[in-house]
Amino acid sequence: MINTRFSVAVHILALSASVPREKLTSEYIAGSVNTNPVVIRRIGSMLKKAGLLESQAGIRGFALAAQPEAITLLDIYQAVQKEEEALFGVHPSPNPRCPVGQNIQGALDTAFGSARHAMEQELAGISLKNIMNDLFS
Amino acid sequence: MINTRFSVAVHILALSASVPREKLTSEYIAGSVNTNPVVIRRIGSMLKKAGLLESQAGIRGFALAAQPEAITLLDIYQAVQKEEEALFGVHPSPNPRCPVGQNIQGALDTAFGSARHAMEQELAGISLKNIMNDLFS
DNA sequence: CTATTTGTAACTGCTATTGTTACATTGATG
DNA sequence: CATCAATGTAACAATAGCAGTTACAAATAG
Repeated sequence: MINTRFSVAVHILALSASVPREKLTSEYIAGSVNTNPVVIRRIGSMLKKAGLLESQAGIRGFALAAQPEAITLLDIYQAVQKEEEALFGVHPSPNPRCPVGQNIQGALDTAFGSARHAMEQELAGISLKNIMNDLFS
Repeated sequence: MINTRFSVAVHILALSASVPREKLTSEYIAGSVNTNPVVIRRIGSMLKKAGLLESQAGIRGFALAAQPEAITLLDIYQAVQKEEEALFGVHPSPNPRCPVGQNIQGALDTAFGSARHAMEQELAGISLKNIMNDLFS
């Protein structure tokens, strides 16, 4: 299956935007997402590194680190994608002695890059606030 | 790793657009992609079902089933993606007794759907001919 | 000091993908 | 017709990534 970190990350932040910090333990969030609290802390840690979420060892609860209007789905997406995770994989080491094999990776990088860019621009146009409105309408 | 079928599929079609059918055996293509001939036949089979490639048991070689101008990256992408393969996974069975958990899947489906749509439109704007031009320039 | 919670490492089970072997089927060729 | 060379596909192994879990160190409130 495809990884669901992005989905869980949005869920965590949506909860953080609508539940007071004192209630927002990893266990509480896990109850809403329906997973294990460690999964929440793991993804919460990525969101924290990206500056989207606040939390501290020993202190109960998580809290948003920015206004919902200022957090885009692109921010969240980039926070939970590992460094070099491309949208599409490119097959490694094609034959350099074939004209196609020699140049295909560059051509694919260009094309796939523009596709990813289009997707990311769309994500950049949707804020956490938009998601909240969608949730409570 | 992420699946590289899309990448291999474009490679197969680019070769088919530039090499005469008699030379285009699965073994030859595999030599350019640098993989096993069965991998080529497997992906070739998907392209054939999508009406992009021609081949026949017993007859040597593969050939394009349409003009390079008429084949888009979206056509190729859809040919090698399995039915329900989403761009982003959505975590299953959130808690229906939580307002966020109850509605998050719908909100994510909407947002993720528009992101996928933007990406697909970009792919639809790139033809195999464009790729060929990029390869031989 | 104790209880609670976060942060993180380590391990398991599961699933998807790629590469591989094997073989039936098809069709061209002598 | 017999042979040979391909394609088409099933089946299996190795690998990798992800989700879930256990365990425990570190931090903080009370």
